Amino acid sequence: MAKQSQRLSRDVLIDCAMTLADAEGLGAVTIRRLAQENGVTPMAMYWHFNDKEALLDAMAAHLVGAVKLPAATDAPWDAQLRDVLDAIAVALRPHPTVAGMAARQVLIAEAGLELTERVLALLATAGLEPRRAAEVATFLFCSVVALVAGDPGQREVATDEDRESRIRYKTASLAALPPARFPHLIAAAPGLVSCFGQDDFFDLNLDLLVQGVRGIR
Amino acid sequence: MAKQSQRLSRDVLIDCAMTLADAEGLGAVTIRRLAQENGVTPMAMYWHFNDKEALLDAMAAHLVGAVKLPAATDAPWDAQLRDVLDAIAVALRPHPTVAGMAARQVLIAEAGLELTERVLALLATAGLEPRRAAEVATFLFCSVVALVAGDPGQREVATDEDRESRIRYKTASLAALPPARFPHLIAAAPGLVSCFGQDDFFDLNLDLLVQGVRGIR
DNA sequence: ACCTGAACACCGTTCAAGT
DNA sequence: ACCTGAACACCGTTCAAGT
Repeated sequence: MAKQSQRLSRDVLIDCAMTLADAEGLGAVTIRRLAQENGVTPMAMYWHFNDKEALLDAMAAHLVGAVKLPAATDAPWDAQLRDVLDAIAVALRPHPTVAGMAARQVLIAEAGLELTERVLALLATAGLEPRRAAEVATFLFCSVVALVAGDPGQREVATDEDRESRIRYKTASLAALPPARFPHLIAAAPGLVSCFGQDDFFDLNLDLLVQGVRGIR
Repeated sequence: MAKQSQRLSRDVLIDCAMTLADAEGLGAVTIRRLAQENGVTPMAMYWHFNDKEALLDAMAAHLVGAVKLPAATDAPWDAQLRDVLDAIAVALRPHPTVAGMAARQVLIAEAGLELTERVLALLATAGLEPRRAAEVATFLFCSVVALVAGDPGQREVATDEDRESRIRYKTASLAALPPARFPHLIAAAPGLVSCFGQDDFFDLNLDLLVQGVRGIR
């Protein structure tokens, strides 16, 4: 009775594409590869998506939809804003290679609209007028995306050993810089090279963003 | 006498690639297209760049090198940090489609190392220990990049008329949302849709970042 | 040192056609 | 409604070769 007959569906394909992106990077997400992964002709994809851009948009919308917006409370605006930003980061972090495309769906996907409305409401409570709230809300979302997707070493997915050896190499080459010219850089080298993906990196910088909003009121 | 004989050089090619990216987007930057633009065979590019990744890295490094780091003064750390962030934004803004790749060269290009050293020194003055300074410096750079490159509508380069009509369309579709559910979003619609590229958008959010650093000390 | 020519394995996409 | 087959214009890249 159920329409189980069709072997493919948009959702299955999006899931498959996400898995592909997580495992081999966004470059592996290809019309032809996605078709092959599902035992079907490349042209079959064009029934489910208008073109490749539509596929990528669907992936981004899926990610925006994964944000579990916390219920509104009577806590102070800054605590609530912090929780919302955290919820965004939590949703994006499992798919860092896809996260970079999330911004283009935040004003399109239903979940993105709700999220934006919520942030704007909190910013209004904080005392920002609509125009400034709009600019700040836009930037906050882009910043959280940058926090998750910004890892330059994340663009090529690699094994843990590969990543560790690259981190060691990069730390060493920074440590080898002339100490007279780059004292702070040398002292900070481990943090600069390995901060991405760490919990405290997210915590610290999400705090920074919320404190920043406090500061510009 | 001078080695003017060679028709091509790395720098000429990088400049050409930047122009191409500005005019037609990063998707137009292609080994084959770049060769054609210079009246030469695609394979000639492989003399000047190991592969396409090396070309893109060179473009990113060029952008990082374009940052005019302001001279250190005895002004308070937050004023100086603000000036440094501003200098980064000023350098990146003319090439928004390329800006997204800048982060991967900031710890590699010479100019990026100087820039990072400077920011770390200011953060140390602000009272952050090296580890936290490293995490904040990394995030600050990624955030400024996001501020410049984050425009979702910038990915396809278009004429001004195209951009304006798309902004009108997007504003209208946001304004048509149910007012009961999205009151703040509707009030903020113009700002949400058209804030990218505006001077006050940069000013406000660079302030936010500096204030954020103040807040987490 | 700097560039070419031919070839290969990949892309996205269109169009007509099948069931 | 959902998928196939053949074809087209594009990619990045290698390898041997030219000057």
